[in-house]
Amino acid sequence: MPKPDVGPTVALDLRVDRSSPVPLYFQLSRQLESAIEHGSLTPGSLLGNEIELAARLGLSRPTVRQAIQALVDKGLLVRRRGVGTQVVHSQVKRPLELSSLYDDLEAAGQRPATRVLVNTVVPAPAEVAAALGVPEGGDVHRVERLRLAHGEPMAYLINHLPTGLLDLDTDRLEATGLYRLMRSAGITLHSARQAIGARGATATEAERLTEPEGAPLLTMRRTTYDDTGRAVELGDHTYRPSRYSFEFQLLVRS
Amino acid sequence: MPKPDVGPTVALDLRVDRSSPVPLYFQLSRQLESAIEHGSLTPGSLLGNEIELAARLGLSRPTVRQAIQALVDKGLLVRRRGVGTQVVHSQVKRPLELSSLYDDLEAAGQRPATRVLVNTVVPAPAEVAAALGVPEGGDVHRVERLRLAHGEPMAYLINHLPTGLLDLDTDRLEATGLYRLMRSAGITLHSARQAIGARGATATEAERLTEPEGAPLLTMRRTTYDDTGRAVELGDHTYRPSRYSFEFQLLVRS
DNA sequence: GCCCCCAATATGTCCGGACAACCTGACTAC
DNA sequence: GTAGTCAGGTTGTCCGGACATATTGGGGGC
Repeated sequence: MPKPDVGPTVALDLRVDRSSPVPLYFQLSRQLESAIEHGSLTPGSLLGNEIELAARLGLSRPTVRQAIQALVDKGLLVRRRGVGTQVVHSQVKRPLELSSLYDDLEAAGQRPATRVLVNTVVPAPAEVAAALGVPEGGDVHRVERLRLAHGEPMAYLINHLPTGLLDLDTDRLEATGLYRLMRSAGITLHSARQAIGARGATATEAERLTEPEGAPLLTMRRTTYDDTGRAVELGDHTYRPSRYSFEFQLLVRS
Repeated sequence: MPKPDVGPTVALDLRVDRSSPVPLYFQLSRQLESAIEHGSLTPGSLLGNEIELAARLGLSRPTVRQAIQALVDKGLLVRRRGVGTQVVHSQVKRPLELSSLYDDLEAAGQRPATRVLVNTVVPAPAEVAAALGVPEGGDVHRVERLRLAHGEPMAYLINHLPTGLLDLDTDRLEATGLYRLMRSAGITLHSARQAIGARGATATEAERLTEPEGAPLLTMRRTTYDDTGRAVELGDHTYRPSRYSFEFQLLVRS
């Protein structure tokens, strides 16, 4: 059994602003996180005990613990009773978020473009009705979009949404992502259930994505819920696997 | 803006055992979770205010809050300041875990079988060395397995592991999953970075999975780290998309 | 020299209280 | 009738303290 390597204890320049409306634990948490990100806190180094840290900052121990716990939940820190709190070695990227393809691309500096192919209201097919919790045959929005990066088709996106939640303006759909539209309409996204698979391209998909028919495609079906538990969106997306893959970080919940 | 529908406040039969070594907040958390799962706490219903709940159970408010917070983090509950805590409507399945295919299949009652095709030590190729953090050309385990369900090939699994962590017995590899072996060897899995994509089957993959060459396959590459940050495993897996897809739940982190 | 026990140290759990911020609904003033 | 105000209720934040428990390393007994 290899002995756990314990790095040095690091002294940091931490400060909190009591006049700020930002919660103290959050201020501390953000400072620690950026210290880790910028390398001031190197992997393996000990954070120093909570009691002393609290005294140094003029905070109570529960407040310091709350700040540290937030980072433990993010997977940046590991606590060991009797040892201390240390920075994990592996570089942790963001865990999988409920993010839109549009935001992902923009964050990667790819200047995404959207072409809206269909934007209409249709009677809900059985599968869509079941996922959205609306009556079969009732009205639902249907949106088909093509997402491009650098002028190349990247994904073909079909979405169904309940009517009355949102007005789906084609111009605005081309200017930004669907999730951003929903958020700005006051919808608080809460959770999503998704399935990722693969299959050969149908004739329609092949044409839209400029791939040969039967070419391997990456598929995702996602149902998104807001914080009241309503289904607010059903997405059926196909991606060109040469252009896109799903990457994310998983944490073990202890 | 639709008014948030607030269900009835529910009275529950909750108890804590102070003589138990199980933390009180955890006892309460588990009881609430099972009440939600069993339907005693219906979606939308209010949990009752924390102060009174604490008084009723003879606990302090921080302890009750800790129990509730755990369920909020799991996405089962939603708190609203000035309103109360209520059960979310959508049925939340488990969020994506760091689980092995073996466990997934077993949980689904599929009686998985494993055929070990290769179990040897090889010099680490550059890509493997970089992912595992070992010298290029140094010794690493290489394991190739075929995972079957109901006698049908389901996935072709290639794994590389650092030497010295684990003794990889072929018989035990066929009897259980790799993650279970690692856990029983005292390795605490902490996080993993994975990428999911798709591509056409190579000749070797096609033969192993009894698919035609070029058939669409679902691919996953995963690097797993233990709680000290060491990379403990690199997996390159290919799945038959007709037999397997990745399904999981995402939560928005607020 | 080896092993066991124990003290020091760190986090884990729990308490009781206080005040702030926010939401809702009812009341009041116009 | 409408809009603004206020009060009550709930969660959010923070404090200071207490004891429990796991880990580690050193000292004492053998």
